[in-house]
Amino acid sequence: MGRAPCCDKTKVKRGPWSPEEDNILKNYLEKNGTGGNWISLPQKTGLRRCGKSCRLRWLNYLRPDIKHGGFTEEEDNIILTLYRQIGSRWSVIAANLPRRTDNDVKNHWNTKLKKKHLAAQNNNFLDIGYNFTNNINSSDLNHNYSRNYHGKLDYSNTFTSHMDPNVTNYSSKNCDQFPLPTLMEIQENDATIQSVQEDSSLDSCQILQKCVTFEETNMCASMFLKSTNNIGGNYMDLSSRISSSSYYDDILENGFGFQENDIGGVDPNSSYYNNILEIDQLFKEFEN
DNA sequence: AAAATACACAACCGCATTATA
DNA sequence: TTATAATGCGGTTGTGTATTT
Repeated sequence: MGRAPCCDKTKVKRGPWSPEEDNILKNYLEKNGTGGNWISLPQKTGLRRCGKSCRLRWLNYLRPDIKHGGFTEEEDNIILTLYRQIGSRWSVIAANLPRRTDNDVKNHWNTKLKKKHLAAQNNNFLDIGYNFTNNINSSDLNHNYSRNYHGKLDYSNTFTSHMDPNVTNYSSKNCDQFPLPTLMEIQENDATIQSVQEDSSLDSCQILQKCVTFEETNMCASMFLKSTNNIGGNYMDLSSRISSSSYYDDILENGFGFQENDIGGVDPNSSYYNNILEIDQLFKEFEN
């Protein structure tokens, strides 16, 4: 049993707002206010939109005096500082930045600041060529693996902690800097990951202990390959998306899923190429 | 020059909290 | 007091634009 929807999705327009819609909403709200009720607003204005969508559009975009983009260094510092203190409470953080919306602050974090933050926090990981040993304490570990709210292992921080903040383009050009795991390592890792995932009694530190036999680097390389080749999206974007349910499940269900002559832009002359084909073949056999 | 990839940000979803009857 | 609806919020996803191949 799902939750009752707030409006009839079939009768409501979705996606980007047109300038006409913006005008209608803006004119109405400037004259009349919300009347204390967003849900009934679409009828009053004639907009074929969900009330929640109207609210969001107004609050994040149409409302006067809001500032978009161009975050200053001072603003960045405030965000970074507050994030370290209180975490992802975007509305609280945005309240400390005049004219900024929580959505904008969140987006800015996800696209720019997160990388900076993790790089600073995991500075000792950055030259990981990548040995995952010795001088890492449990809080580092805890931070690098966690469960997302779907209960899946969340790799996103692991990913970004390996990224050089000065490298903005992670593509096939520089993928060779990521060590490639052997087939056996991938299989072992995947099997272990799966068994750990199924054990919901573990907290993230325990998960790490269980994972200690892994080569941290192999896992990263493995996920890197999977993600770049399955989805063809961008690395930064995927680092957050990999932990979300639909992409993650797709990867688990479909494996690498390479198509012939299409392995996500990987250079056929690179050391990756043959390995990838081999891995792909393995998955095909496994599926049959 | 076209296609693929990377990036940025707008918008949506559903749970949590708050307000209302 | 409590059931229900509205709103707030943060995680996530969709989509347009810029850059690279």
